[in-house]
Amino acid sequence: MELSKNYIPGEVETKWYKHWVDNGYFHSEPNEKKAYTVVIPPPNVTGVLHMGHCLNNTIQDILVRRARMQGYNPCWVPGTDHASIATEAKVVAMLRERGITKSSLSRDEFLGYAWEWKEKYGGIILQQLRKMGCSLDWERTSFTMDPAYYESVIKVFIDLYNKGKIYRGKRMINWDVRAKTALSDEEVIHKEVNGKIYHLRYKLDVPGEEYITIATVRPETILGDSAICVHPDDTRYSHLVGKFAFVPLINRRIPIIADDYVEIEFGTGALKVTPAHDMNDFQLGQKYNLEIIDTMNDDGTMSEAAQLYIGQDRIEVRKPIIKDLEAAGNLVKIEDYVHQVGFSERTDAIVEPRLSLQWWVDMKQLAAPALDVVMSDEISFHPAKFKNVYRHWMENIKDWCISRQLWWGHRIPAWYDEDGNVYVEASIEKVNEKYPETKGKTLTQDSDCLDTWFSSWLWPIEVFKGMSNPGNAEINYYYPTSTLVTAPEIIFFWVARMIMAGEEYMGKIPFKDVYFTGIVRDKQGRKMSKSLGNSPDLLGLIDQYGADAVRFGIMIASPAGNDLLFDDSTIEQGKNFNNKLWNATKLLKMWETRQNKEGVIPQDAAFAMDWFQAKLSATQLQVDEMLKTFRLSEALKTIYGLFWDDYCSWYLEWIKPGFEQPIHQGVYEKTLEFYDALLQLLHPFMPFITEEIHHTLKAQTEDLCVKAYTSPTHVDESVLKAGELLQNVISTLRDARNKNQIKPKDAIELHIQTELNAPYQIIQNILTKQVNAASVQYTSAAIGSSIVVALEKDKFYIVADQAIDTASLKENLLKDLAHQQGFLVSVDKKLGNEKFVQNAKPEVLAIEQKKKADAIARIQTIEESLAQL
RNA sequence: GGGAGCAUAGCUCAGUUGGUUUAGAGCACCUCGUUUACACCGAGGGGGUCCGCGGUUCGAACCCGUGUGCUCCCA
Repeated sequence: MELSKNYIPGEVETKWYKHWVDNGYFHSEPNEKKAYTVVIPPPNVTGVLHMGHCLNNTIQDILVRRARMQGYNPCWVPGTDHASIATEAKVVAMLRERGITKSSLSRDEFLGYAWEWKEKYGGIILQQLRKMGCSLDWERTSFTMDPAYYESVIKVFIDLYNKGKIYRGKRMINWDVRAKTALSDEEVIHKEVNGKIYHLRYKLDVPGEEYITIATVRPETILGDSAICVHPDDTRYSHLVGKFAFVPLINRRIPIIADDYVEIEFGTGALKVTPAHDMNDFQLGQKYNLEIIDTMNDDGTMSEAAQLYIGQDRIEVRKPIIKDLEAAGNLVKIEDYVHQVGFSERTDAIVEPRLSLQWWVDMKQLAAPALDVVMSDEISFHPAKFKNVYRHWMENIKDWCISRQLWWGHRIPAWYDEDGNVYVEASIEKVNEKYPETKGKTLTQDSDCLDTWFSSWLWPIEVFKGMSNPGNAEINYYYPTSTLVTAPEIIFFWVARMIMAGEEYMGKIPFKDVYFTGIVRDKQGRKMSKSLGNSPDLLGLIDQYGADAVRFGIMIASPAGNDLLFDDSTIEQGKNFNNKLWNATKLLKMWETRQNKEGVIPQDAAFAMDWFQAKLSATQLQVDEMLKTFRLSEALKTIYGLFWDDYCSWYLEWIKPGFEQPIHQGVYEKTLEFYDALLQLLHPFMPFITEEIHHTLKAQTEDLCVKAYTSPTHVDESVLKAGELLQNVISTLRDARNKNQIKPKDAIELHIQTELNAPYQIIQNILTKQVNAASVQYTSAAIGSSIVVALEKDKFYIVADQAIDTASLKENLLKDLAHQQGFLVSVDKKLGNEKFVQNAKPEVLAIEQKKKADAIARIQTIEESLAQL
């Protein structure tokens, strides 16, 4: 069979993915083997694959595929998250396009549309993961609103409520005016914004005094002011404390109070207090029993209570109110001011602090055990620096607002009677059963849904039905899971809470290792985002370069724990690597029909084989160590180098038969074996091409995907050393050939002057071939009219037809000499230092002495060579 | 404002308890080369005040202090 000139990934990838799935390689059932469990961070059901997913899932696939080849029973569970806000927003947008408003629909009608949308468009991302080669167990695909999952979430709510860990309370919350729902603190993104600070003067109700001036960035909130606050030590204002001022435009009389919360230096030192619209002002309001005047509707427009601008958006009111304040003589000045503003993670609306009755989880009790397991390394974070971040958050944890004013999600199982009493149970029947006094009363269910993360925190448990069917065979076998791979952005949203749920409901950690990926950025270091339009089209890249090349590109650029600056060029490199692999395959296929079964393996080939075996084994051990410590990028680089440099550039050239010459069968077979071992190492990173080549090299009984790793043999250090010497001599001589412009085709005569011939004799045949020597001889004296180069203590004389460029030879030797002399000086300085000789460890001293001796010998060699010129 | 982290070649990064030949890799760059696996290639090469300053030490890219610049998290 003729192999194509270059590797073409498209069909190959489709073919093998289907083959793997058809053979059930990705499906797991509990068995006698050790489990290796990974649960996917469930992407939003609305999601489409982006670079972050690509990185994240490639890493998971590498770990899972490796575990499979190591003989574990790996189980990688796919699924999606219902993503309440994001999905509800999409459904609302879809309805709007059809001319339907959400408010015109009943809850059930709306949910009907939402489910319809989910079935039709949801989970595209799972199809896209197949294109990437992810070895997910598709039979286990889960969704956070599957019936059993839904019940489990409700069960957990009721349980925590009964334990007193969930309560209902009126507090300041973050309000998303676009989605019209509460948000948790974690869902608010703080961004720096260029704004203005307005100095406004309030008329005083004090004889003889005219005004007090305050500074604010939010002039539209003055309509809700209920006090002015100054610092008790601020002498500018101390005489005003206890007096009153009038809110501009509406002339409400408000008290002037003193509290050390106010910073004297900031602004004018006088602060307007608006308890309904600022977290800190709310605290002050509580402390001094101030009136709470909510001047905003749930959609962010001004309410009746504001008296003015009713129905207009609070941000848009800023312009007219400043105009009116100016006209009324209250505006003193406007300055530029940079400050932090909170935005909704989901809708990007400016978040408003708002007093509201919501459901909360008491986090203090849940946090304690979850902090311990991370600090004690029962759960290991990679990189470990995230332990600090985690601890800081857990030690300063606040209660979790879990109610959302949405319909898409798990509906809060709380029922209210006409008197406002609350009953928490799964259904109206259960309420009646448990609280007989409610029979016959009208009960209304809470209309709110739970925060999405209130279901995601059960993910590692409920994908194995550990909540809905506790103690079943699967949860016992697969839980705790092995490694969680996720973005550091959701360490609090998700990772911390899964640990809490694991401790609370399983009494066990949910996973042993957490690998935090970097954030994917563009070439300029900017985060990938829709608005910047800097996210590459992933599926387009896969079509263009193949999934293997994309996986290679993203992994090679992705050091553990660091952000990844994405650039097409690494994918290009991945494509080139594919071709290199492919061309090596073509070379071996050419040899297949030229095997010689007679005689013994030639000595030089035997050396090359021993050398590569040692190199391979050493690298296998290295890669193993790297993967154990999650240094995936380094492991890939190591494998890349082993294949490209050691196998292709050195080994294959060393065993390559001469023009139209046969290759010994033993050498050929060993060479295939080596290649297959390389493919195994590479398979977790680049699954498709490795499987394809595995089958192209020869007829196989087993697929690479499920083939057990070959173990490394004993590493023969002396063979490695001999190989290194060979490489150094070849490079040195090639360099000399290059610099003296000896054409590759022109053969040279090589004379070696060395104390010990033996090491050269082992490698002589290969050396002859690699530097195109007509002959290799050993000499104890200088060879006249030759090019001389030095390597360590040995000298090499090259006799060629070429005229010798003495000047450049001399220049090179002098350069080398200067370097060696400089080196000798530094070593001498050390050895001449009495304190060094006294304090240094004996082995360090010995090394320095050897360095010195070697340097002297090298200098002598170079000087002799110079003298001979 | 509080906390965490980073700064090594043009770029992206290694550099393990301070001593392993006066710092390594990949990519990019330069020179040479189309010899039947591969120009998506081969051979070779150049390139660094290890952010600045101070300290500890016989010895510092590595430890300590300090300054500068950048990133992230929290308020």
